Amino acid sequence: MATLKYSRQRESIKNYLATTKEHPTADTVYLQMKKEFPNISLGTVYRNLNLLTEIGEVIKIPTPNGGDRFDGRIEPHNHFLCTKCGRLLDLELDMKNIEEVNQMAGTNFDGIIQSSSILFYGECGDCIKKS
Amino acid sequence: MATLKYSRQRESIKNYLATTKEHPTADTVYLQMKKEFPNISLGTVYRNLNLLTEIGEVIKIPTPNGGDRFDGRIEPHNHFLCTKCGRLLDLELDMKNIEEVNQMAGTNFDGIIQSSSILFYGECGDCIKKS
DNA sequence: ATCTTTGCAAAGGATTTGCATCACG
DNA sequence: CGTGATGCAAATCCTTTGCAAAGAT
Repeated sequence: MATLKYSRQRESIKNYLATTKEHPTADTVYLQMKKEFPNISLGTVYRNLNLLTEIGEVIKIPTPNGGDRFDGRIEPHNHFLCTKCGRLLDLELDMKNIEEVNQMAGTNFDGIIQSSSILFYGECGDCIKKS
Repeated sequence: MATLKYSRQRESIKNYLATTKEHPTADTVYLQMKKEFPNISLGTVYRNLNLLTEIGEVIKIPTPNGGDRFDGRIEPHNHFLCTKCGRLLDLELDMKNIEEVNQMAGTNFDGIIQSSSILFYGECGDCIKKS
């Protein structure tokens, strides 16, 4: 693997993802970065998101529709996708519970489970109020 | 919602997904269908996969890389993605456990959780043997 | 006869890649 | 300097869509 070299763009992307509570798509990250680096290109954003994902500083969350979301919170946690408004929210589960789930799953399985990500579906609080 | 009309193509797609143990991408389904309907088009496959997903006869599984996978097993169950070889496998969890997880998640959450899908990551049995 | 589904092809969106240049070490 | 990262644009992959013809009820 090639040696990683510092780049202001990557640093800024990483920092943005670590501080935002949203779960931006690559495009949202791009738009955000443009404020600081007006000439930044989408390609750079994608390259860095993938890089950060590979080295584990960022999580990529696949969703059934639209593009993947990115998340700078790397502690194990899970997500909720509102089937009405499409918002992706954090959903807390105790570490203990997460590990328990991983363990349960591992009992009848001949591979090694390193991690898991749960995507919950349903209707979020806001949408319920509106209906 | 418009009335559903019978189509041999849709029937065949549904049947294929119900019997295969793989978790094919749309393209794999297309290639498979071509054996029976040499003129079938990718558009038809996508339209039917989405339709079947909407009416709940098929499940769409988003993965972090490559296209979505489809699964004709509609009983709640979960999946394991091997980070080495990329295979997507079924992973059994008791219904009881799944519901327990959903319930745990719902306790500190103001929305309604209807379902969940867990994607486990790790190294599958085959890859472990090879290394 | 009416309304749905199909095949085809073109369009669309998301992501990746080649290349010359720029920046870090 | 040497190598990695960037910006730009073109390319690629995956999925959706418009339309006229064919199929289902």
